[in-house]
Amino acid sequence: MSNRNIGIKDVAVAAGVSVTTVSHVLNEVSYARISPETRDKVRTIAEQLGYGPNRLAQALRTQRTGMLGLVSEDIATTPHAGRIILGAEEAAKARGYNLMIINTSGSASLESRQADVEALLERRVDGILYATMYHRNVELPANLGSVPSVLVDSVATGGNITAVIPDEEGGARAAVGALLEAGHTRVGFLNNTDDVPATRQRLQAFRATLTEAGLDGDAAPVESEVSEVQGGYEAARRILTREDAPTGLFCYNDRMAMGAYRAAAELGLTIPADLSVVGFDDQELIAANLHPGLTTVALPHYEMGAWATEHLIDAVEGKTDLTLMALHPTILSCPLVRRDSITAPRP
Amino acid sequence: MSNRNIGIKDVAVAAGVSVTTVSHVLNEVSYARISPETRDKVRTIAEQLGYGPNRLAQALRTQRTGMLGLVSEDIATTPHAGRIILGAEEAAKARGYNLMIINTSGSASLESRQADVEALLERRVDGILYATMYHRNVELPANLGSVPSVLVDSVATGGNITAVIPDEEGGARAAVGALLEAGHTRVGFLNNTDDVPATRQRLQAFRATLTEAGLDGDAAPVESEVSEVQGGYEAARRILTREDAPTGLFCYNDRMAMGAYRAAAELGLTIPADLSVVGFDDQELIAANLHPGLTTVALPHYEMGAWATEHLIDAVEGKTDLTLMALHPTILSCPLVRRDSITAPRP
DNA sequence: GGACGTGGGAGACAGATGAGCAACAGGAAC
DNA sequence: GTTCCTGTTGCTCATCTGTCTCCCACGTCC
Repeated sequence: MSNRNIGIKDVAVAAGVSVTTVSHVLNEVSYARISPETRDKVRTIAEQLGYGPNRLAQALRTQRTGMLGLVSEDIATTPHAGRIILGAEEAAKARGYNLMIINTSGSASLESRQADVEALLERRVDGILYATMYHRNVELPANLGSVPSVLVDSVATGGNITAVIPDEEGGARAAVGALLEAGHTRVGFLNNTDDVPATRQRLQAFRATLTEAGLDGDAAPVESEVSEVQGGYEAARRILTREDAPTGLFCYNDRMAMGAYRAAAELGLTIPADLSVVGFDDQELIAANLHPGLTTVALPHYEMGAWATEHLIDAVEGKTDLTLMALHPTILSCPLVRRDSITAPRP
Repeated sequence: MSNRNIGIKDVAVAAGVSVTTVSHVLNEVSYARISPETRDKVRTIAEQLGYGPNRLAQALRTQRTGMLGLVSEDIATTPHAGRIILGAEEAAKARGYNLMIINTSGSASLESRQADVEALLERRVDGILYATMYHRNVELPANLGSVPSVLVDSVATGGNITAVIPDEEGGARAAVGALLEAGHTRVGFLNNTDDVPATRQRLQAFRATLTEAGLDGDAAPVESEVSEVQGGYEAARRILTREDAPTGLFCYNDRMAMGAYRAAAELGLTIPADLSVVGFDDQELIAANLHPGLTTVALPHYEMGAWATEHLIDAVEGKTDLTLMALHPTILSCPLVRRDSITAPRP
């Protein structure tokens, strides 16, 4: 266990050498010429004394803190936040960095969010990850530009900042594709009413995928409600009581799918025998626990956190030029997670 | 927007005073005697230049970083982690501190967890929060003792470290009490099979509450299974098909309650008309979204995070002596969250 | 010649880093 | 065989990072 009161100086005295030498040895400075014997002695004594470096002093001198700031809009309001943080934390740890986390409200004023970034800058973080908790356009604090930064799960209104986002279209195509593949020809969509990119992109992908499969995508039934269980229930009741009720249902998210499960049960429809359902988000608490298990599309939160951190560190270390990547957001794929809610339609 | 290259020195030069004076003014040092005019000038120039303090240098000099370390076992494996982090983060921010988060695996070796704490110590955090993601006994890294620290959601095997834990017994009593209050006399319990404090305490509280209400607590039906949806389903099927099937069901957690919902549905039992159910955990994704909404007991994760942070900071600032509080863990209450899964039993 | 009002100088915090210095070896010149 | 020169090895000195803080200095007024 290292002792917080031991400095490089104490090691130097105990080893009978200068602090410079100790520093050289401990940092394995390439140009330092020090005999193997001295090196050994220094290292041994450092260990004996329980020396541990003072990262503050190091950082002050080297202008590198090895800390990354993560400003997260609404930690914990959604379980997704945790996955982003985890991805970032593990990627950071793997490269010797640590994470300083600040929570901010997505609805907070620009000034307040700017103050949060400012706090990070005062601590001289090497770079900043700015994570929003659902994919949308955000207005960023201007001072974000003072250090390398990457946007996670959203794109900036202004544009030019490196960002990672999920492949909404690909995910939606995979979801609808799974239904088509099982043989469904009457496929419906329960969409969200919020005006976010996902709403539009999933709808478009829904129609396009059907059309490309030779069905009439434009005529396919779509019902929109708030993207919660209740909304899903209501939208599902409407869509399932139409004359041309679908046998395959793509839901905007798992919560709406959960509502659809209830609507189906009330209408005497068994899943998947009478109705196949596919969700989006892979909220495990729901998707894995519904009965039958919900086939859904996973959002790559962990991967986005890790990707962003990886590239941020590359930029900090001068291995990458973020401005080049800022031209287009990086898109990470959303894999289909197969469970038991899809089967072939009744003949 | 503040400029990272401007130091106190630059402000001093621009204002035509010494760095000492600038430092005095900006920190509002009480014993400093500086004319109002000079103060104004310094402040104005600091603002113009976009001066922002270098917290690293300050920390080096003052031996205070204003950073707290939060080592969290398994961020994001459970949504609870987020609430603890949020509680800690908001409490910290309110008092001018920031959080440095390190994720560690609960199953990781003691050495690896010690290394995580070590990383925090090297950065000279003022204190450490050690959060586990479910209430149990943990073996702590020894170096935790080097700075003030507080344990969140568990107690140490060794004992003497300040800790906050949820009031398992009170929560269980509230849950069972809600059933009794509604008039139920045949009450059952779906328990967990893990050997954790919660398992024993909730069971004991269950029996005691019944007995105190004049019922035969020792004879009340209890079925144990793994604390997941499937386990809840199986345990519920067993308990509901007994001769003395209960009309009120207390479930170890919301996931098991979710399983109980399905079992009830299959057995033709309507909730709450035929069967009243109460859960534990208040996992909103489940509890609020089941139909009918699940009455359950909330775990005070946010509150524990906030409490721990608050008291940790008090200790750091010398306002509290943590060793005094270490004698007994602090217990935070688990409030009952009423939804729609409880009603009076059929006459 | 104190008291008061204003302000500055010089470490110290813990470590990083380039320039420089002493000691010694080997080779060449005398 | 001694002296001079050049290289190498092994290590140290001085200075720097940005800020705080104790202590001192200077002038003026009574």
